Amino acid sequence: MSGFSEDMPFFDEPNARLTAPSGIAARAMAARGGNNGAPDYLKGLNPEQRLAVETTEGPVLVLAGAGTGKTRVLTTRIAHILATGKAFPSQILAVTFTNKAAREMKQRIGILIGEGNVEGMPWLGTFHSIGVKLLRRHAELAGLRSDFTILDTDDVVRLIKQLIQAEGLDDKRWPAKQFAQMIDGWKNKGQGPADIAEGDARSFANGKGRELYKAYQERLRTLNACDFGDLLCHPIRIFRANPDVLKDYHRRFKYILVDEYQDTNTAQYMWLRLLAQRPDSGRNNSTSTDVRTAEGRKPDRAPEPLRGPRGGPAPAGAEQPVSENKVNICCVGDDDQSIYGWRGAEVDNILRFDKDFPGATIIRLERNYRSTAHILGAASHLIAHNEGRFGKTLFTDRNDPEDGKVNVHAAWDSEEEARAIGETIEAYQRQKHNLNDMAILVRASFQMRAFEDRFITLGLNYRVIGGPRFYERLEIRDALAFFRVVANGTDDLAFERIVNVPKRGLGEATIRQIHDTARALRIPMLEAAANLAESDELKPKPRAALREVAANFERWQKALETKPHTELAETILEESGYTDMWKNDRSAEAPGRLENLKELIRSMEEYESLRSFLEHVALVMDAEQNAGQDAVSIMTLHSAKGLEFETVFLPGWEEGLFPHQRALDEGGRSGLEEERRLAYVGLTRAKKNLHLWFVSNRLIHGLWQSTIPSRFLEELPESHVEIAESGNSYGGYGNSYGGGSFASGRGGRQNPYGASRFDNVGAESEKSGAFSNTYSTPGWQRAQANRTEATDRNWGTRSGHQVERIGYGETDSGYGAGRTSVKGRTIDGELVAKSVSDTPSAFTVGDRVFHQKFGNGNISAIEGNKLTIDFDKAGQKRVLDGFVAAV
DNA sequence: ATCTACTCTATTTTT
DNA sequence: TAGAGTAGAT
Repeated sequence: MSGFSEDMPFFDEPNARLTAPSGIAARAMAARGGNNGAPDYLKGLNPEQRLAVETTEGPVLVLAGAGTGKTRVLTTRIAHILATGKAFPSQILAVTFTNKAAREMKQRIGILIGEGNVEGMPWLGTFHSIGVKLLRRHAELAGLRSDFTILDTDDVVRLIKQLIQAEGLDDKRWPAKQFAQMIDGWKNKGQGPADIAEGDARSFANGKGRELYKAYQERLRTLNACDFGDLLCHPIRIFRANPDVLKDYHRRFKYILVDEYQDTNTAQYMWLRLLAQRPDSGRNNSTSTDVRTAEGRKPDRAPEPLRGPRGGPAPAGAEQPVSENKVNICCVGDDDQSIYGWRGAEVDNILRFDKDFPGATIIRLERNYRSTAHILGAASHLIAHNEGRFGKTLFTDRNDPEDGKVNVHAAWDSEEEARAIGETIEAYQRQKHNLNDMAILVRASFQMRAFEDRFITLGLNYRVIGGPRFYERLEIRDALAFFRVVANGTDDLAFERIVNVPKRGLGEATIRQIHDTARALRIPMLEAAANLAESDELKPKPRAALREVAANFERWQKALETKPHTELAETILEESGYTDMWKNDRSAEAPGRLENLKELIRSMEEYESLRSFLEHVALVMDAEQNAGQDAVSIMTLHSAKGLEFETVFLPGWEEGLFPHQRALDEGGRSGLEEERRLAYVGLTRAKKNLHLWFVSNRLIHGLWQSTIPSRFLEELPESHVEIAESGNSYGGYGNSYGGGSFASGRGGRQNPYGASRFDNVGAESEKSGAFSNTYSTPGWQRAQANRTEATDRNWGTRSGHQVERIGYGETDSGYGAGRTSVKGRTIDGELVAKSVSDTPSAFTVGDRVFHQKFGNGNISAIEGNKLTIDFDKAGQKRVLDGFVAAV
């Protein structure tokens, strides 16, 4: 958590610190066991890990599969570099993506080399925190002062909104949020206003995209502020424009380490390339070595490291391979776990590594210490369906006949899914498993709700990980805005946020006036407000209010030097009336907000001053809650990356949800591959028990949709998977609707169309053979029997499978199928289907209909293809007409 | 300034 | 369906 001390002189070392490394070296010497001189910290590493640790010179790519000891390698490598005296702590640049990862790394290095020495590693941190550090040192080269403020997404959107309005554009038609995302995208690619593609520039605000971007950057400069993207982009620009500055860093950083390299975006890549470059001379051999120790070699793997369509050209600005004799850069990552393409991560960066860094050593870590052979077998088989990857196959020595296979379960709907998982969890609990060792990993956060509802009724402890962050909450952001203005009177955005909080009768007009005055006189808004309060340009009411605001801030700013910062913070919230505002608020969330404010003050205690607190808040946005109790974790697959659990539940493996329809529509084949990697991440989180679920009916956007099992289920190898006999093991499978006919019918009858197989499901099956795998157990067939037609255009239709499913649906005792007229066509191998919604419903109000989930009912209203039906047993529901049949 | 009624939209999320 | 966000009335 503790960040970098800004006050440390820049080029203090190495001379000033001669004692430090020798101290570590001495420690290392002492730590050397008698065992052929290998130091203790190397013991217990497997041959591949050890190779990754000891290959300190030259470019190294460590392909670290899930659960293969990646962090251990990274931290031991640093310890090794230090212990052998190859570099001072301050000469190692080690970057991670998240604060959590950085913290963990610091901690683990601390254990290896002794706490005190980690403090000497000022360049271990996230891309962004290191970016801040660089930028504070060279702010003037980017047209900023070194006390610039870092804006978060919220500030950015407000600022952009102002700019859009200032341009005289309609801010409804051109949403600020959208433009903020575009800017973020550009900055992820390291593009300034001049660099963006013409098409991109034109696509926003009638072709004003580029000007707006430019205006935004200028506004940031006048505000002495930057956004998250700038923390990377400014240093890149500084390095490019000032070779002497870059050279200093070249001299400084003897070793560069990068964690999660598969997640780097283009800007991060450029940043690394600049730092890794050595001005120097000759190229050496450009053949990369793909190193495998004898033990680590899997006989059946293809020899060439790269296959498939990837490994394309490097992005502009980094075309040349690094020509250099000694780039000691070590990137650690796993191409199979790249799941952030949608926010700019480039898997290609890792796939291209050996081209970027000729002579690179590629080391694979494939020995898995986490999961059972069944889990690994399932995961490996699944991920093998991807093409753009280095080949890697996880293996384990573990061979416990007690280990169960991966379980696949079917449920009727999401409610039943939640109920059954809840019961399974309770069953595990009875067998003395801790709730802390269990997790439910979902594709999309709306899935969480069913589990929360269920667990609340069960009284089962759970914790939701992710979701809105502490520092993003309204009251926290308000409070921080007060603090920001006190700490830095020039922070206009913060000032604007809270001038009228709590309500002081300062409306739009007054604020505009402050704004204009500030602009005209080129002074901060706070100062402008103080001036206006003393002038007679305002009506008495706002004038008095402004005077009070100005006086408050003046007083608080004075107190900044004298009062302890936590006390001052409390004073500010009291005197501003902010806490009172919430105390008087009768809404349900008000008490929680007050609690959060207290928590905020409490968390400030860890920092030395208000300023240092604010510095950290901008970048360190996490707060662990509920960590102490025994509770099941519920989170998205994305936030589960890097974690592991004894028992993992993966609900919602249905086409359209997982893989997500939108990933398919927008990402095509690479979108599908990213979804598959996400599935792989999910599977590999489990140590021992793994339960996959799919349902036949899911409530999406308030409408019931029939769903079909995910194609990923079929990509699992039969030998490692068991189709669970739904209902038998946990009981309680009763369906609350529709009488017993469905629940018991489904559980008991034989599949009426025994020949039905997944082969028939997908249009792509014939082409790709991806669906050649069939299951024949009764349970699986029963699951099949639950499938029906999906007709909503928002759900499944566009995948193209629709085309085939119509035919399938007809066999399916008639409901839903055949009525829809979906036209499918193929573009570049992707099937696209036309929407069905414009076809008016074939039903009329009053019709008696039958629905698979709810049974019989009468239509009470019709809107397009959406029907409102009063069901005899289930009450009133809205469903798509495709799901009901006339009776 | 604040409340209400309507429209729109609906993965994944860090810094 | 539900939640957010906005326009418009009071």
